[in-house]
Amino acid sequence: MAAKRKTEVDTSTEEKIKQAARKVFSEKGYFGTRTRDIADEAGINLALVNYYFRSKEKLFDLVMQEKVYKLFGTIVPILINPSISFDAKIDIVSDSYIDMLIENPDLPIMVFNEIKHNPNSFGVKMQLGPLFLESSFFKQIKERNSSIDPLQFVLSIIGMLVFPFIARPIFVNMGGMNKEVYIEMMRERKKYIPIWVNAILDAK
Amino acid sequence: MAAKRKTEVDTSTEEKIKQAARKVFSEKGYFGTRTRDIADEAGINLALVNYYFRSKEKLFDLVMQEKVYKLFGTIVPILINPSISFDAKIDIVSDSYIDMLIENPDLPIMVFNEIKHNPNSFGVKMQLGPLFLESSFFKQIKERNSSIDPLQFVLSIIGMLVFPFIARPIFVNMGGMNKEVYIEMMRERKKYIPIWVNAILDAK
DNA sequence: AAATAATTTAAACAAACGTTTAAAAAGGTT
DNA sequence: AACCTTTTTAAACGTTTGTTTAAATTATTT
Repeated sequence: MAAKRKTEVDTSTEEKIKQAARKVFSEKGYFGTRTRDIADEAGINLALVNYYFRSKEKLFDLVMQEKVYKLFGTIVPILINPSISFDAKIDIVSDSYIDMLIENPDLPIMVFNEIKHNPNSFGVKMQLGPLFLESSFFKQIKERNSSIDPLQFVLSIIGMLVFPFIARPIFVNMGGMNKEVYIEMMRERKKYIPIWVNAILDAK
Repeated sequence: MAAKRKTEVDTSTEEKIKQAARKVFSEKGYFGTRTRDIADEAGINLALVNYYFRSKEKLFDLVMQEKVYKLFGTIVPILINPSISFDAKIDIVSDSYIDMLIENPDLPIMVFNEIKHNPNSFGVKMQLGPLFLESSFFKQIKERNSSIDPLQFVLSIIGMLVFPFIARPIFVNMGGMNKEVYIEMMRERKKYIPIWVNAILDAK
């Protein structure tokens, strides 16, 4: 099969299935998704799912690996980079991470679900040690406030960033809040996070 | 041989099934749970699940209603109570909510999952409007800092409290952290939250 | 054009699923 | 005891599930 050019959209059957899988797995989870749902969403014959990806589980692992990378792979390299200042890290992460989550609101709940249910699966293989051990970010936190527990602090930053998207269904699905209103709220949030992070570090 | 127990534990079949359902649904979710899993966990015959609860879905709704009440019903009455001061609210919630979450670490991810997947189900019927509208808590936030958006602020508090339990599988299941170490970390966290909440409110 | 390979299709497969059945066992009442 | 109700059981029910099959179609190579 000849490779398509960059500018062209990949409309191959394989890609159609992958995109459908991304959507359906995100919405319904692994056990809530039927192979037939993916086939229908992709508009292709049922057998093609197994023809291209061998099994539902293999396809899920593939999608999950993408998702895990999206959730962690975008934030970890920034935080562990020693040549980026602490303040710059907070600014960059607040801005880009919230943007990414606005585009992928189902991402956190999907990934945390999978890690809980299947912590050693192929799709979840990712080394998070670098962030939580002797990383540059931890040192920078210590420099700013030596009395703080860096792990507690990191849990709070990530929580402030990610939790609103985990709680999103309470507002959007359950509470009837308009999606656009919620997105605007998340955009507003970008301004608050750096201020609050600094307030926490200067506390006590 | 048959010595009477001090505490009257309900060992009825109905209660055994309910307890098994609480455990298995929490661990595997609705679609990941088979009726046979619940029967095995309860140590009873498969047909008894339907005999006592009519259907898997009815049993799930029952369990979910308990869970939703546990997650929201313990925190909302405190926050909307006008006769409790702001500082006292933060102290009470930090302490009791983290204690409750230590006992029920799977609770948040289970409830958010269900609300996302089935926002209008019977088990999820709970009015959260009182908290987010004209509640005493919102007024108290405004009194402390008139320039802050109360909803953004509440999202941060709840996020700081709840998110560590949503991310728990990353540390405990995936990262290999000892459960007791994690619990101790959450106990430590009780001290941080009120300090950080006040720091956020005094910021800028 | 003929031959070969890759893709797509409709149909079927065995296993697993939630649920039901009908009979047996246990408990209670008279 | 006999009778009736409640609980428990093993087995089976009809669907749905992920997956496979074998033939049909399309694409590529010779």
